[in-house]
Amino acid sequence: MMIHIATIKEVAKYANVSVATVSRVINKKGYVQKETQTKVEEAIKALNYRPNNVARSLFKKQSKMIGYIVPDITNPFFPQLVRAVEDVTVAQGYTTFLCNSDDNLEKELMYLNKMAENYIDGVIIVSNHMNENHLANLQIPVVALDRVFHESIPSVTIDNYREAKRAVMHLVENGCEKIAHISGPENIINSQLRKKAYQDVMMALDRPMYISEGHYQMKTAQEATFRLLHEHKDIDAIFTGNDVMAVGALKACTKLGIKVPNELQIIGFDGIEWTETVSPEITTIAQPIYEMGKKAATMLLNRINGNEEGQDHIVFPTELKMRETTKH
Amino acid sequence: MMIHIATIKEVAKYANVSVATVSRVINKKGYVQKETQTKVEEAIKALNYRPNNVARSLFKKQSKMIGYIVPDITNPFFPQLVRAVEDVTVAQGYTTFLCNSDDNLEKELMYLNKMAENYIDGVIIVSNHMNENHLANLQIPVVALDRVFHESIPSVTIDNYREAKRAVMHLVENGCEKIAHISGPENIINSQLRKKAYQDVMMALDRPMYISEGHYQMKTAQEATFRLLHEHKDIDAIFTGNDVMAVGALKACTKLGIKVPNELQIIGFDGIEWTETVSPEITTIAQPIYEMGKKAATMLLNRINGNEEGQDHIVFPTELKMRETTKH
DNA sequence: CTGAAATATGTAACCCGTTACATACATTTC
DNA sequence: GAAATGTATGTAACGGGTTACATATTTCAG
Repeated sequence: MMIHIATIKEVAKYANVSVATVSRVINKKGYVQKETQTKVEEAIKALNYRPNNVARSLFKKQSKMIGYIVPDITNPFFPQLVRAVEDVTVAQGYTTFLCNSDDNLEKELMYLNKMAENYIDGVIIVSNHMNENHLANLQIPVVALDRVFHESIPSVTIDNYREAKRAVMHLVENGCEKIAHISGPENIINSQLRKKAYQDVMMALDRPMYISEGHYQMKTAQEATFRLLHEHKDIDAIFTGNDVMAVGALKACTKLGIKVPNELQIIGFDGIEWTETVSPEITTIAQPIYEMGKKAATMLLNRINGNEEGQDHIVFPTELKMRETTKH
Repeated sequence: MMIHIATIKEVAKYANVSVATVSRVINKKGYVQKETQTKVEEAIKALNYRPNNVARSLFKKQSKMIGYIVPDITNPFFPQLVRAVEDVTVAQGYTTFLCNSDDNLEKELMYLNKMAENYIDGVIIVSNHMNENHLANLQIPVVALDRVFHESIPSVTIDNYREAKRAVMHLVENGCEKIAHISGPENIINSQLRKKAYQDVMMALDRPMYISEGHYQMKTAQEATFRLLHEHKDIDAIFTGNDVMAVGALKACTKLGIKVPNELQIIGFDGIEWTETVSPEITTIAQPIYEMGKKAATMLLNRINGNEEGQDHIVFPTELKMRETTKH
């Protein structure tokens, strides 16, 4: 039994009016007499009519869809961001298009192209590689999230450098002497900034530096911690470039029988849920992840609707969540 | 500087051919002379032409987009599933539409409608509420993932009842006497099946039952564990309805100073990454999450292409990951 | 009472591709 | 050498909406 999907023409015929009138009723736009409106509404109901968004998009050159490019949805930092964006946009009648770029410029551009081909109304991007040129011939409003990639593109971020300094200072204030850092990938701006913050604080205080690369991953960070602690037994604190790596560092300590926070303190960065699943719970610099997603979505929607916002680069404050891996 | 997006007509004019010829070149379909093809390709390059997918969809009634409805992307079980689906579909030129339903039938139907309006080619759904009728007038291939919701809808799942029994039996075999269960929400089929498995095993072995509801959440499961252990101090094992709750149970034990696995053993269900982030690492029944997503995507693509698959209800095997919260 | 403004509805062009069909020439077949 | 087949390209209808413009009727101010 093939079900037929009604078109506006059929509705018009059924209601004995023209397609223009049906369109006016659907969009509540232009003059329509009360009775006519009722007739049309009845026809719509009778034929179970739903306007076809593809046809609509073709004419209007907009789709009521927004795109969302993240490096990798399995990274626990992103689902909340995605969720926030969706919550905001759905409320305004938009649907969301999700794409995983693997931090790969080619994929990002491929997706951007696909989006353009589909008259996507706007895009939220988390990227390190994108620049103005890539977006210039796109003609679509864009908001950068989590990472600024060009000053001309509005963004929602935190001050990674400043907040990372705060994390390190928290360890210093807690009396730590030998503070190590497990850094994230070289090619990710935020991880560079966080590392630089660590280095600058150590430099300023004339302290030794112990840095090992943890690739933003738990397992790798665990190994990095083993290495670090093996070479420098007197390390008494670790600042990791993100929370995932803090979990790895904590695991390493647990395996080595090092008491956290008594013998060694740990502070992470991001504020993902993982920090609360482990014992002891991890002290971290928490980004207002959901709020940031919401803000980015709101900014994007404003731009789509032509209400340019004054503020182009929103920098959110973070919260130092003092938990169980640091003394306070 | 307003950038103009070239249409097929402009390409045709530039190359001095008709739109039909351009279309033939783009789609590599029908006869085109070598020289003409080159001319057209040059025109495409010169005008930076990209075919408009909206117009194409309108005519072909298909969009090269597939939809994906999950209860909540922030539940750590889903990102991997989503990722797997995307990996498969993108390789075939499809893009993914992500929707969070909050396990709410109305939202699910709303999204399904949106998808139909956009000529989405197929949908993968994780749902408890959907039934045949909801999908009947949709005319879109559907594959159910993680949960079967109707026998007429192809599905990719595991045997929740059998595997949950296996989990409980693992505790029994490890010598546990008083086994408790922290259950998931009543309205989720899988959580009911897992609970029933626990009850049936206990019944068969004539053991006492201790059940507390944990809502699939860490915090709630932690409280449920406190309650359970407060009332029954001799409980020596807990089977939780999912891994998130296993983490909650473990936290409760840690806080109460109960040694895991020596005084109390814990086994979870699902195989999410959380089980490896905590110490001790949690023993669990691991679903091949990524593989399941991949399979579901492949099945869907086959259906979209008209290659009905013989097998309609794929049931994947699981793996009992023996880790540190049970003795073996 | 007349002309302007507001209300109500229809016709047809348009958005941008795809493809059925028509046309024309080249090649093959018997 | 005529008919059949293959190659190459163009014309125009079509998909399902939106909207500019035309037309007709009603309302209202002066």
